[in-house]
Amino acid sequence: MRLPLLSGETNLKTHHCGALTTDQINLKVKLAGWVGRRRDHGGLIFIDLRDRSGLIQLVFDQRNGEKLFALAESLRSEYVVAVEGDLVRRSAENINPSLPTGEIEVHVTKMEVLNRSKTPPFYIEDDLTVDENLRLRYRYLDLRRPEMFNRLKLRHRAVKLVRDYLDSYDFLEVETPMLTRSTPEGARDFLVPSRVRPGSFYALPQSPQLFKQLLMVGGVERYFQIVRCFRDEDLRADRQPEFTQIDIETSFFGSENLFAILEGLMALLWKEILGVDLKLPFLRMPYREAMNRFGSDKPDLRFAMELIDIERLAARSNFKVFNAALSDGGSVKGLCVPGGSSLSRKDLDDLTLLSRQLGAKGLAWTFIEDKGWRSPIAKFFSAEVMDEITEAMGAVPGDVLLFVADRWEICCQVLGYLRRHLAPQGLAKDPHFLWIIDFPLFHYNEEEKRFDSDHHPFTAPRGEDLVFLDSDPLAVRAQAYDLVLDGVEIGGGSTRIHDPETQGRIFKLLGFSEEESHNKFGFLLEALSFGAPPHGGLALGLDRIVALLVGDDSIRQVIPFPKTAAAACLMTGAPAVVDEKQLNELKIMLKVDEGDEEE
RNA sequence: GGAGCUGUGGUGUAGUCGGUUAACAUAUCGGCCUGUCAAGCCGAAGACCGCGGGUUCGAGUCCCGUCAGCUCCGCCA
Repeated sequence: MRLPLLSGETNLKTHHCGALTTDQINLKVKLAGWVGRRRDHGGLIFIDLRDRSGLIQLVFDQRNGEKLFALAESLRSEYVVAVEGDLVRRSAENINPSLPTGEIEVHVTKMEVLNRSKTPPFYIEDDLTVDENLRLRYRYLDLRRPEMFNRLKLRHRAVKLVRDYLDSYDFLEVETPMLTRSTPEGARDFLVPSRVRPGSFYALPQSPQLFKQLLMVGGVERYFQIVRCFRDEDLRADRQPEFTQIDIETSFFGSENLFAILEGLMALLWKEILGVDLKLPFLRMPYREAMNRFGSDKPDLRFAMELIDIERLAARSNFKVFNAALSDGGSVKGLCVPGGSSLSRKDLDDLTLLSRQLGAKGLAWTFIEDKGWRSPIAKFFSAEVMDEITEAMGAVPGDVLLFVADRWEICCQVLGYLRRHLAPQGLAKDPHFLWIIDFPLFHYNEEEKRFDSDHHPFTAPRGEDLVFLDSDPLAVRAQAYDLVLDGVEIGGGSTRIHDPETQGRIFKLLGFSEEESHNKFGFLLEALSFGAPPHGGLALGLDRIVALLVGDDSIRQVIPFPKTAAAACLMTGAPAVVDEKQLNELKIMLKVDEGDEEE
C-alpha cells in the first residue's frame, strides 16, 4: 500500500511495514515505526520494525558500513526509528512462512532514531497474560499491541457501517447536549456544577432520550447519533460509567419498520465484519414467555435447559415448601441439569446458598438414578408423582433436578440464574438474536412503595391495555422491546407517548405531583402539546456489540481508555482532588474531613 | 453496600506441614557470535513476598485489618 500523502521527500514513510508485499521488491522504501524484537548476531542484526499495519524485518550488515551498524546496535525495544532501504526478496531458505511479510525484508541504508524508549513494563505482543492493572496504567503501550489496534479498527469499521447504513435510509445524525438537566428516576446522574449559577448543577446525559423526542417534535423524522452516555452506577464487565449508544428515533415509522431496519443493520454488521449470514427476521418472544421458559428477560438461546412449571404435580406432594408456595399464589418451577450427577453434595449446598442470596427460601434437588429419585425430599412424593415430574422435565438417569418454590418472579429469577451458572461450557459463537416484546409498563418498587417505569416514563402503553391503567397498572403492557443476543441485552426501545394527556397520567401514576411534573418535564409536556408526531426508537449498546463481534467478555477490551471496577482511570488518576480555587469559584464546600483528603 | 478470587525481582509463575540461602522462565545490562525470526551461548545485576498489625523461638506461608485489580449480587428508568 502506497501512501500518496506521505510520498514526498520530506516525509518519513512511503509505505506501511505490514502492507509491503513482493510487489514492491527492488523499490527504495522509507519506513518508520517502533523497534520490536531484535536479533543481534554480532556482525548482522535483524530488527522487527512495527507500525500499525504489522511488521517487517530490517537487516543491518556490518560490512555495509560501521556507522550505521553501530547505530543499529544501540537500538532497544520500542525505540522509534525512521529508515530508508531496499526492499528485497529473501532467499528461499530464509523465508518465514508464519509472517505475512516473511518473503521480504528491508536492507537498510539510512536510519534516524526519532526517539528512545525506556524498557516497557510488559511485552508489546499479542496473547499476553499481564495484570490488567499494568495494561490500564500504560494503556498507550497496550494499544500498540496488534490485537488492541485491531479492536480499534473493528470498532471504527462498525461505526462507519452504522453511519452509512442509516444515512442510506435518510437518517440524520444530530448532536444533543452533554450538559443537560438532571431528571428523576433512572440511574444516578453525574453532576457538573454551574459556576455562573452557584448551587445549580448540570447533569451529563444518561441517554439523549428527551432530546431525541424533541427532535421528532422538531420535524427531524429520522434521527440517529453515535453518542456517549453517562450513568453513575456500579460497574460490571459489560458496564462502564461512560459508554456509547447508537441512538435512533423515528416519526411516522411504526415499530415493524424499526425492527426491520435494526435487523438489517445487525445483518450488515455480522456479514461485513464476521462474514456471517444472519437469519431474518429475528425471533420475537414475549417477556412473560422468556421469564417462564428461561428465567431471564435476556435469554441465551444457545442451549436448552428450559425451566419447567410443575405446579400441578407439586400440588400432589406432601412437601410443605411446595404446598405453602402454591397456597400463597406462588409457583413451583424446576430446572433439569443434564449430567448433573457429577455435582457433589457440596456443589448442591453452594447452589442452595446462591439461591438464598438471590432471594429464594431454598433450593430442592434430586438426583435421577436408574431406580428413581435420590433426594432428601423424595419421602414427600409418591413414586407416581416422582416419575411424572421426571418425565415432565425430560430427565434421564445421570441428571439432577433443581426446584424453587416461591413467588413467580423469584422462581424465574433464581432458576434463570442457575441456568446461566450451570450452562454448558464452551458454547460456540452462534448468534441467536431475538426481540423480547410485551414488557410490563411498570414494576412495583418495594423500597419506595410505588410503581416505577419498567423501561422509562415516556414509553407508550399498549392501546388495548389502557383500560387497566388505573385499576391494575401492573397488568398494562408497554410498547417496549429489547434486542438480545446470546444472553446479552444489546439494545432496547419503545414507541413513545406523544400526547400530553397520556403522558400526564403516567407521571401521576409514577407518583409525580402536578408541580413536579410541570417543574421537571414541563418542556416535554408543552412540546407534546404542539403537534408531536407519533414516534419511537431505540438505543443499541455499541460497546457491547463491538465486544460481541470481537469475542470479548468485557467491554473494557473495546474501549481505548476504560475505567476500573472502582470507576477510576489508572492512567490519568481520575477522579482526583481539585484545587481549593476551583471549588471556591463554584462556591462548593466539601463535607469531607480534612484527614480524608489526599494532598 | 455485600460476597468471592487474585496480589512473590521489570514481567509471567513456583514456593509442600510455618523452618534458616525465596526458585524458574523471560526481560534488563555486559561479553561472544553473519541468516535469525520467541535467535543461540557465557556471565552479571535485580525481591525486604501489596500495605499495616497480630500469633510464634521463627511468617511469603497462619489470623485480623486495609488497599488495589477482577467477577458476581444489590444498583443500572
